[in-house]
Amino acid sequence: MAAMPNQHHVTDPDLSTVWLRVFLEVARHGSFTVAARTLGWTQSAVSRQISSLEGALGGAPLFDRLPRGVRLTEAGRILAPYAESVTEALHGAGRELAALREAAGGRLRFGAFATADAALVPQALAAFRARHPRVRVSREEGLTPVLLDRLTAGHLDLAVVSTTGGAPLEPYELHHLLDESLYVAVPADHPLAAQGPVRLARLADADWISGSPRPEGTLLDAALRQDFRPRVAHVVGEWTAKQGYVAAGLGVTLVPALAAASVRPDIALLPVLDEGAPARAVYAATARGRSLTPAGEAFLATLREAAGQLRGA
Amino acid sequence: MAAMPNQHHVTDPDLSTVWLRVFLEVARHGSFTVAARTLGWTQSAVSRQISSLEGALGGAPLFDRLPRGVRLTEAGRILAPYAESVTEALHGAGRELAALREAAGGRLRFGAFATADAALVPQALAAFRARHPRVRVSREEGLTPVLLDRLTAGHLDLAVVSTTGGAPLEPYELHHLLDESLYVAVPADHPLAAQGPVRLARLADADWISGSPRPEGTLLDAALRQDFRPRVAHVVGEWTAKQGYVAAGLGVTLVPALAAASVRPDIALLPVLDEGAPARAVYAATARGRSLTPAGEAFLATLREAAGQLRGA
DNA sequence: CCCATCGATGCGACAAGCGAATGTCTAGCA
DNA sequence: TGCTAGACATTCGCTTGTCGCATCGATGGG
Repeated sequence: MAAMPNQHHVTDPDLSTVWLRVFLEVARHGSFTVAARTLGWTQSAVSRQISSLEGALGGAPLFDRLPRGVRLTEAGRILAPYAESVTEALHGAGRELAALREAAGGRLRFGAFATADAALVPQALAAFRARHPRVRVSREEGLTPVLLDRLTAGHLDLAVVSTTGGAPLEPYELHHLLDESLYVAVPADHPLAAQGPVRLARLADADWISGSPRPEGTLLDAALRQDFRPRVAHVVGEWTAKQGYVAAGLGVTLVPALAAASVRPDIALLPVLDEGAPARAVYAATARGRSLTPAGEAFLATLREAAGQLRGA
Repeated sequence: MAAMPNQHHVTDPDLSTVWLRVFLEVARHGSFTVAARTLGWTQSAVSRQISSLEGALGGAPLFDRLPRGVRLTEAGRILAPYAESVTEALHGAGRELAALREAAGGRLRFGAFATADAALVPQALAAFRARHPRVRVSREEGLTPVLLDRLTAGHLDLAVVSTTGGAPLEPYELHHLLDESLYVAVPADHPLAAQGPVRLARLADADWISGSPRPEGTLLDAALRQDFRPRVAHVVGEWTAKQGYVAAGLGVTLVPALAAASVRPDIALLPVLDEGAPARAVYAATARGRSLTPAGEAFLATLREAAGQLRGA
């Protein structure tokens, strides 16, 4: 096989530092010529490489040139273990970076708002862990603005957020996951329970149960678009408690589609007919300008899949 | 001061691997521009250096480019500790090599024949340890041919040997230390004791005490050159025992100058008048072709000094 | 005593990588 | 809203490090 000329412009596949490889190869074989063959170089290149290394080290020879090959000097014997440990570290770095690249390592820190944790996130997370078991995942729960702050601060790689009102597009990259329709939760024996889909306006006079006394920025925001201001009869934050209030006939409440599956049987869910924009959109947000880890990319893809399945259902 | 153009041909003073320094400097300052200033480069060089490093690492960005500087990505955060440990190892190697170069470290393995240990070697060794306290010294005692074998095998860096007959010049480098004159040891009450220097021929009929039954290759070799074959009456190897035999009047023996100082008072030493070549020469031998460590060089110099002092005395 | 082997070196060529200048993008400000 | 400053990216020309090839000198073995 003819020697391939001038292939030294090929970038090192890993981090290797040329003289390290050369030095260790020569030390291993005790011969410039053999080392050159191993490296796919000529003997002269190895000779000069070692020579310049010795020069850079203050002129101390690393090898004794014997008539049959070479032999480590004391200086070379000192350098050798360091060279070994350096190559070991470099290979370690290479391995770890490769693992990161294939999302087979590293970490993923994400956050999600509460109702996303009802179905979307667990589903995506299960699939993700199955596919990338070696990624260390940490999860936070929080409200959209809190999560976005955490994202900006660099404490999160990705956040599953919802637009409740104006979308804060500014320093974030929003990846649309799904548009969420709303349900009205009423007691099973409520007059509307059997009627199917309803317009929100039909409930303008109902007692509402909400997480906040003011409808702005909550799901009830949708009511404002229907030109009525809902009367909040009870302020109840916790979802399970809310259901209790509804079941007891104390009022009605809005339920996002993501939480629809986890509703107790004595409550009826009526789809909301809303000719305007859908109640809210769910996005995966990432910090603009900050590169997403491969694990993050993979999780984002998994979120999209999960969202697609939920949309289909 | 005008920037000095194109000084990148200056060989690295230490082992640094360019991209390592650049990467760490950028990581430390969070800015290509500042890192460039620190390195004495231009910003473009840093940019390209990082870029090609990222390319070599599989295309994963190491930094996020923000409008105000840069920031480590996850990949960069993985690489950083490895880079630190690599530079640490390289600096460690540099330090240790520097120590070796200044004979402030490393090891020195030497051997010497027995009588050299009477004065020459201890004197040199004391001075050497005072000057180079951090060199680990190991010492062997043995006969010249044994020491030379150990030298060839690479178990010794240096051997203090004497020429008893033909000098085996072949694979050794011999550094002449001193020429040793001989003394005849006789009982203090011996007829010759008061006469001062004697010719060896005067003792042709004496009873000799020697370490070997045959004079060849021992100090008695000198007698052969005086054309008489000494009668070996007693074979005694140990030096103290030999003195006992002489003091008891059982015979006479030859004493090398190096051992002259450690003779018991009831024995008289008579300088040997020898018109031929001196009885034997003492050399420091090193393996030819094998480079001597700085510690070895220093010890060799110290041996020369000690030899000079002994010659003067 | 000649020859095989191994490292060192001169030569020509190629590209890696520098500096300098310029382009592009963003943030802050009036 | 347009302007300016700061920061990284890119292009161009040129120096220089380093390769392969060919050859030399030294050293042992047959």
